[in-house]
Amino acid sequence: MDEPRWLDDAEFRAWIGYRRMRLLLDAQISRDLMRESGLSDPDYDVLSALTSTKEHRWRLTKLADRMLWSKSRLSRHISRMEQRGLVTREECESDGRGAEIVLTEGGLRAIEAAAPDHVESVRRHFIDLLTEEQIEVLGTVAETVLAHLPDPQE
Amino acid sequence: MDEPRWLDDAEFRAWIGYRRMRLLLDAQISRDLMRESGLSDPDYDVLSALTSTKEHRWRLTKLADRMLWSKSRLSRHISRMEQRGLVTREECESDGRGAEIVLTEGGLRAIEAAAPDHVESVRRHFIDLLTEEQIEVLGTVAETVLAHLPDPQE
DNA sequence: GGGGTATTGGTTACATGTCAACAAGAGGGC
DNA sequence: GCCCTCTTGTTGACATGTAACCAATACCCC
Repeated sequence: MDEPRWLDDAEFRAWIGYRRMRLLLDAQISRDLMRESGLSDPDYDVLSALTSTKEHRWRLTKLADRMLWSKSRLSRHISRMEQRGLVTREECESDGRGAEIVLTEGGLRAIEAAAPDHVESVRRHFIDLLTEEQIEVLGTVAETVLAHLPDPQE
Repeated sequence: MDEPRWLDDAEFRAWIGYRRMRLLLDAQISRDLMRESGLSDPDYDVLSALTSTKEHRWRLTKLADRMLWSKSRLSRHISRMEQRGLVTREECESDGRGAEIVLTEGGLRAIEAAAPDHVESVRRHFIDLLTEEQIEVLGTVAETVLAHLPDPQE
């Protein structure tokens, strides 16, 4: 059996740094979002995806695919958000089985109120700390890594 | 109220790329680890932390602090790993309340068997896709971001 | 030593995710 | 139209995380 190719110092620093950043940065930004807007990270993601269509509505499965969530996860989360008045379910005209998830007035107000603070939080803890060049490299790194992974849509 | 400073294209690309990479890369590496070694990501982290001491043992609270886990999370996870023979609890000599988490023979064998495949997986999906310069930048970015966040140990 | 306080590990109630099974409906071949 | 199969969304059983609380014990000041 070949000796494993262990990580060298620079590689280890990048990998462990990424893991720790992932843990702490996301926790911080989630905390900010919850404190300032009363929305969880998943709440924000759902609202954000819904506002990205003109109709502010989306079939459950399509939305789950786009968000890379399981259908059951989304279904359960939508139920919770429905109780809080952020979204509603409507019967789908063209498919009797289907539900369409629709953004409510309250949901729209919620994300419009949350967005500025959220961007500010992302800037404060992440973007504004980096140089243009670092941001450029980061974007490229993410694209490279994602291009290499199997496409989860398929 | 000031207009929020929305993200420009490069910034948006970096932020969304990071978020999506976080989602997919970690899922892929976790899947590899589980398939090849039967260990979950948290399992590996716990075993990894335990092997990093000469005695292969650690007080529960110290370990939780180091891993940035809550005590209850670690306590519950240790219980599950104990049932599988990977670790044991021993009474602490110097503190009657305390439990020490100790790596077992089986736990040591498990992580020694898992490590080579895990490194290979990290290389395949991440490190080996990047240039030396990108790895350098990534390490620096992580350090910068982490240095700016409040230290969770305190 | 004795008593108040802080620390420690664990437990209970609850939130939220997964997986598997399911009912209802869509859709194709005949 | 009728069967067979696939898709869609929901749900129950379960896994695993968090938060609040508790009992036991260590620690400190006197």
